[in-house]
Amino acid sequence: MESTSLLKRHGLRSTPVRRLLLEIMDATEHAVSHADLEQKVGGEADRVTLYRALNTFEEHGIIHKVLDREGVARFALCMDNCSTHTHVDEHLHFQCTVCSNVYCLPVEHYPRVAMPTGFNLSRLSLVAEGVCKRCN
Amino acid sequence: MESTSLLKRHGLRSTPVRRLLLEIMDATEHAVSHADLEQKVGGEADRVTLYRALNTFEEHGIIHKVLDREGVARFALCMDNCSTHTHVDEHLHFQCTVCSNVYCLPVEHYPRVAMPTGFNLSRLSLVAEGVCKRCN
DNA sequence: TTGCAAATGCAATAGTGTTGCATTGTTTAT
DNA sequence: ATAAACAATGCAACACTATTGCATTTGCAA
Ligand SMILES: [Mn+2]
Ligand SMILES: [Mn+2]
Ligand SMILES: [Zn+2]
Ligand SMILES: [Zn+2]
Repeated sequence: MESTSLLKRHGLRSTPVRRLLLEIMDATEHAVSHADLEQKVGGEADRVTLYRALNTFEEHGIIHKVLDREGVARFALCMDNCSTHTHVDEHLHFQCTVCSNVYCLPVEHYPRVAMPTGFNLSRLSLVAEGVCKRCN
Repeated sequence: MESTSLLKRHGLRSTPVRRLLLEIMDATEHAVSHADLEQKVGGEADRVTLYRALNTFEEHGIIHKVLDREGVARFALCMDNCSTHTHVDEHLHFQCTVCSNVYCLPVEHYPRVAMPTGFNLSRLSLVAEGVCKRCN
């Protein structure tokens, strides 16, 4: 199984719930919330287990978390080869104002901004709003 | 009173709680959360009243809301002349990784990004992380 | 196959934010 | 100054996201 090798590669045990979560996220082109996943897995797993699996995945660089306009977490598989100590997700997060879906979009020239004196920048995130390709 | 005229200008009634909130936010150089305000007003107002006042202020363009890394709302006075139908806050939101404070920072050249085909962008937000001037 | 550490399920809890409704307060007109 | 109209407030209840503790089950390596 593809999911199993991904888990092993990050030093994680391969369990039914984890494999199911990874397969769902792999089959979805936008970021998914905990509520989304809970609905998709049906009664296959407890909601707390989902929270814990998602947190573990994030800590190991398998997925990354983005908060939507309501402050709710949405998760998507990492594109780059992220790990526990290397999390590089330099792309734009776009939330559609119609369907509320959040998309991870590549950006050709990732912008740089100058900071005022005294402020030391370590990460810049781009969050966008608009209408997605499916709602257009 | 300064707060009173600000409220009147936006067609809002001048009440003790509202004036107090505006004075607190005017005296704070970073964005404040509902919990911050609740602590600062002491027993002067109910927590629900604070939520409602903040929502009203935002709807009338007096303040704007930004979600921090934890998804909690923080509020700051609008710099530009915002109103109910005009909300222009083109600046960067910077959260310090040490003190967790969120600052509204002006940006000389606000960046533009090209969107993939099918995606129609309406607003781009800049969210940054790092160490603030006080924690440096 | 067995043992141990890790993962899971279930219950309880914390925190943020909203809604309904009765009461109080602000404003406008008289 | 007074009263009527309407908006704001306080209080209780609720919805939702997320976390923690603990007993039980499971994955995996020896
Ligand atoms: Mn992403
Ligand atoms: Mn701001
Ligand atoms: Zn859409
Ligand atoms: Zn700081």
